[in-house]
Amino acid sequence: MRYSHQREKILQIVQSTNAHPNADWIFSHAKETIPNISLGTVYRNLKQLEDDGSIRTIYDGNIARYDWNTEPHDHLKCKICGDLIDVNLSDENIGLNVKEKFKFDVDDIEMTIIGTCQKHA
Amino acid sequence: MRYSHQREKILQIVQSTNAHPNADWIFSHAKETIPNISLGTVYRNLKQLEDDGSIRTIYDGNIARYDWNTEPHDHLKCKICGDLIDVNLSDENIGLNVKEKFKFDVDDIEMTIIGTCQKHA
DNA sequence: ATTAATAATAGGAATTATTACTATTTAATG
DNA sequence: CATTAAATAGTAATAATTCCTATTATTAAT
Repeated sequence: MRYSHQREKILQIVQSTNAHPNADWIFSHAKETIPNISLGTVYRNLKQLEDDGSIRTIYDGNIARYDWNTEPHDHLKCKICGDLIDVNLSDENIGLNVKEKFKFDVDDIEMTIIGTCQKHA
Repeated sequence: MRYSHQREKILQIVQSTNAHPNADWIFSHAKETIPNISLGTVYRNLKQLEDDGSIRTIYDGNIARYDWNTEPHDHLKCKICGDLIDVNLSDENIGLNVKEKFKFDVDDIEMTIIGTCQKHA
């Protein structure tokens, strides 16, 4: 993969926040320093960055959001404010159990807990 | 909610399969008995059926799929064939843990295990 | 440094999934 | 039956994402 100014900026933007931004948010932030960057470039690079393991995609309902944290982890999703909070809950044995019980080879576990965060208590 | 021929058919279709169909699949099956049903009617009724608790929506990547099984359960998603298999894995204590550790009120736990199913062994 | 090869880009068109709009139809109720 | 409002078909609109193409920029070899 050849270097590009745009891709570097996009990666920096994803890495700059815990807010799990979507493509549009990344696009508008990228425009601040690269005014004529195009949305297609943002999508293309997000895909490349995911393919080479630099970032991860999270599907929130039916929109994609991006996460710089490539370590296995889970999310708390607040149904009121939409915030996505990183947590570590998943039990290591799930993969082994699933392999044994269902002959299913596990690559990844995606767990999202939906509810109400402390801001709305 | 007033009775409708179309809604009843849509519910029957969702209940007829374990394949977690999407709106388009449901639409084309509904057309077999109601030839001039419209896609908007399918979407509107799927939403109503979800709202009244008759079915559930699962977001698979960025498309919605529908599940007649309204009991809490998890899914194995095969990255090769796209099949979604119902399983029960989630541990009851997760909700309590999350409440205690993060002051987050849990409504629902969505867990999807991504990997390769036994068909491709 | 210059050039050649080709990956990446901008800008816009196209696609896909879903929702909104509206005139007409239909189920429920008195 | 007649009335009322919810539901429908058909179509237009929207949102997120992908595709297309002429141009630009990075890299490797001269």
